[in-house]
Amino acid sequence: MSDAQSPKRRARKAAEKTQLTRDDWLDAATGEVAAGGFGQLRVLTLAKKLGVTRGSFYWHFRDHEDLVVSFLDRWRDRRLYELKYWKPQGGDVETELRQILELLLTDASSNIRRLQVELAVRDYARRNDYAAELVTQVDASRINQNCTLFERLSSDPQRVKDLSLLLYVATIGSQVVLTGKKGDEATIRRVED
Amino acid sequence: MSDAQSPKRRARKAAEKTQLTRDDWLDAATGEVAAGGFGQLRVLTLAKKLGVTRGSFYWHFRDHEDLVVSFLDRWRDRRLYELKYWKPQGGDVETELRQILELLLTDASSNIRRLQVELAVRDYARRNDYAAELVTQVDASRINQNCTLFERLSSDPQRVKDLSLLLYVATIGSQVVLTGKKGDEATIRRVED
DNA sequence: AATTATCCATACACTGGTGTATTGTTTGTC
DNA sequence: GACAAACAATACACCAGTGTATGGATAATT
Repeated sequence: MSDAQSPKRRARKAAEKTQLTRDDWLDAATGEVAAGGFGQLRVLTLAKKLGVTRGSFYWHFRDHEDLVVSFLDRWRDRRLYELKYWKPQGGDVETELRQILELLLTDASSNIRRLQVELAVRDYARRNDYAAELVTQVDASRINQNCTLFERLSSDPQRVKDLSLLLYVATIGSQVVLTGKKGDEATIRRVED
Repeated sequence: MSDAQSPKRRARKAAEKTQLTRDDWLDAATGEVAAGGFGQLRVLTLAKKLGVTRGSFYWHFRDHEDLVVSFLDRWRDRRLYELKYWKPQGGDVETELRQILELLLTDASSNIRRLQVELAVRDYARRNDYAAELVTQVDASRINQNCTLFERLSSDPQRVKDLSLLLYVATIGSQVVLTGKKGDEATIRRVED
């Protein structure tokens, strides 16, 4: 067109892999969803974050919805996988109970992101049927997991169901209430004694 | 301008009050927030719902943010008021405990809206400092309320704090997990026995 | 080294939403 | 019933965001 030289690729941060993959975009999306929820998930923002333009995005994804669905699918898969993974944890009941709390409630900064995403997915599920479906799957799996645990503490089947649900509900609630506030998680743990 | 007759006011549904107030707009906003969260709160949508154009909106509100802030303020005021209101409920501890659960957890269709709004506010608080501030206030008041209750059951101050927080966290969690699903609330109530 | 497939940039059209200015229509009040 | 204040309609500019078409650059394959 004009006499301009082509400075392509100059925007990409040096020493980065020069090709992006679908998963890279999903990883970037994780940050946005954690921070602002699905309503704030913008293609342009992701592109800027990755140092490319939207041209790349529409190569890897059909459209915006494709991104969201892929994100949700990956979320579901990972949540179900991490459940199966340490299922046969052959310790005593108490330590295992503690581990359940650790997984979803640890205040490690590596997990705060996970909590934020989980809340965002749950919130999105209130107005998106597909997300709601996946959340239901994950909830059911986790509660069921809790059941197999409490069965070793009580023989009353109804009581097992109740305790499982209560534990789960308290866990989620603590995520909602305490997310971002330091120094309160210990309180929750003590209650379980 | 032209020879057109002026069919003004024709859009307003018949037999409605002909003048709108600020609170009318906030009431309409409640529906939107409950359904789609603050991210879906559109001025045009509210106007259509109220049978007017946006010209009315910008009379009652400075801008979109004004609407949001007013909404949040009203929410906080009402939540704090309803706490003060039935504070000196002079029954025994058990029935009072039950009433706490009723207030936040009843599945009456009149309250489902309230739950949805509460979740929307909490979600919005994750990315809006002002909303976060109000949520913190409401949380503190409610937990404090729980404390004055459990003080009649236990004398260990730490145990009182723990139980209060656990109850609150379980209440919020059940809202998140069970909102929209019928027939599970009874399960929660039974656990409290 | 030439070709193909993969990946990204650029430029454009299009939509949905906010905000503003101006005019028109009620309602209250004297 | 006139006049002012409160309320609403209309039309406009404007911006952010999506999606599409097309061409340019890089990597893989032969």
